[in-house]
Amino acid sequence: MKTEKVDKRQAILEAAEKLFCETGYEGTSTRQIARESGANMAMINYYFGSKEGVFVEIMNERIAGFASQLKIINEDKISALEKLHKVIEGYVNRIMNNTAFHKMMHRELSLTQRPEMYDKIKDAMSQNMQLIDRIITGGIEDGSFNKVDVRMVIASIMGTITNIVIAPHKVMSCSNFDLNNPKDKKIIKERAIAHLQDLTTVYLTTKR
Amino acid sequence: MKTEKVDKRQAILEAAEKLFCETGYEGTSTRQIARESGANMAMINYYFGSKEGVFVEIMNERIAGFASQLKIINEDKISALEKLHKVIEGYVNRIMNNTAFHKMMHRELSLTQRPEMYDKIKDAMSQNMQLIDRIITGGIEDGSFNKVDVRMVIASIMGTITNIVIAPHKVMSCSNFDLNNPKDKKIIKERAIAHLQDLTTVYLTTKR
DNA sequence: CAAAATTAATCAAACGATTGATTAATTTCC
DNA sequence: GGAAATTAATCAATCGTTTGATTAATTTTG
Repeated sequence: MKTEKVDKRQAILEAAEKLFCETGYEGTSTRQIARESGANMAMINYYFGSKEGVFVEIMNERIAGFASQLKIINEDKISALEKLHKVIEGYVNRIMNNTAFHKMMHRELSLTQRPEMYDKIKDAMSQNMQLIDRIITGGIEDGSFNKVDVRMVIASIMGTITNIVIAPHKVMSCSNFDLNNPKDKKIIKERAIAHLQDLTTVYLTTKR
Repeated sequence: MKTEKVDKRQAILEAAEKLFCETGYEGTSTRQIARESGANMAMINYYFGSKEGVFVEIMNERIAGFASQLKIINEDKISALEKLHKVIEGYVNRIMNNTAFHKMMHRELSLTQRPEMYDKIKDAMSQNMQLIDRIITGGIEDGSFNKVDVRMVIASIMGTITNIVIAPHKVMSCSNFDLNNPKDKKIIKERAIAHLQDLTTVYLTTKR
């Protein structure tokens, strides 16, 4: 009895994240969230004040554990290329281990509602961008990288990952891959990391 | 009064596309569409049967003029690299001249509602992917391209463009760029084309 | 310790507002 | 005059939220 302690609050958050990801914020009703989580409808407002309160809670929670992780990498006494490869590996892993949130995040970025949430996501993303920017710019300054359009290279790195997560999986391969299948996800992750590391190595360090 | 002949049907389509882009399909009400287009609410159902009918009409209309354009390129008697560069130029131009639709399209791809629309978009996209796939594979087979992960290269090309369109513009540059400003859009377009052509050239043709 | 008081968690039911859709009447146009 | 276009009014359904009541757990008190 004491072991079977179900945290309704957490259940609501988990159900809501799943539903928001699948059918969008406006496309998800509070009744769906209640049904899916096994909680009463009133509990949503009891714990989070409103439907939007649930959404904000989810996003803040996720964003919090977003920018923190990669910071240390830039401190290491390793080459710019090795730093970049580490960042790519970390970035691919984190995003592909949280595909649902990442979809929500990008959908929110393409809307003009909830500007405060838009700004919050933008700020979180720009932290990651600045980290990559500093690494590449550093590499250019110490002569180990070619002179390139840094912001466009960043767009390629981030865009590649997002494309893999969002674009139709079936198109990704000849047969039917599925990002929800752990085995398939592992394969895609490794391919993505290998590709991006190879691409950046060739593009940034080839003498020409 | 009589000279002011406004096509209500077209007005509804245009207002709906703008609103769907800004606030999403579920986030847009038929009353908003009616108000914005200057038409009576009943006209939406009169012309399109339903709210979803408007959405389907918009998407079909746009998708129709999507895959048709690039086909001819592959026929040209030019090198694989030149073909690829032409495709990149055409692709960047078409997407960045229709950013609103492109946002809608990608948002729809990240949802699980309306599977028939999902499939339609997926099919349209996969046509473009197959075109690029054939060009790159052809280049590998005739020895002018390195052996690479073709699908990942395609993800990088398409992902880069999408990232530029959707990700926060302000982050794209030091100062405040705006894709709705024609002058800024032209600059970004040229930078994107130059970057992608340079990136693919180096990555695909550098001997190593 | 045990009775009383307080708090937190949960529920079914209902709220007013808004949704997409439809009706029936009217206007416009050829 | 009649078909097409347009309107205001209305529909049932669903939306997010609130309510008042109930249960279970905790704290206070004598």
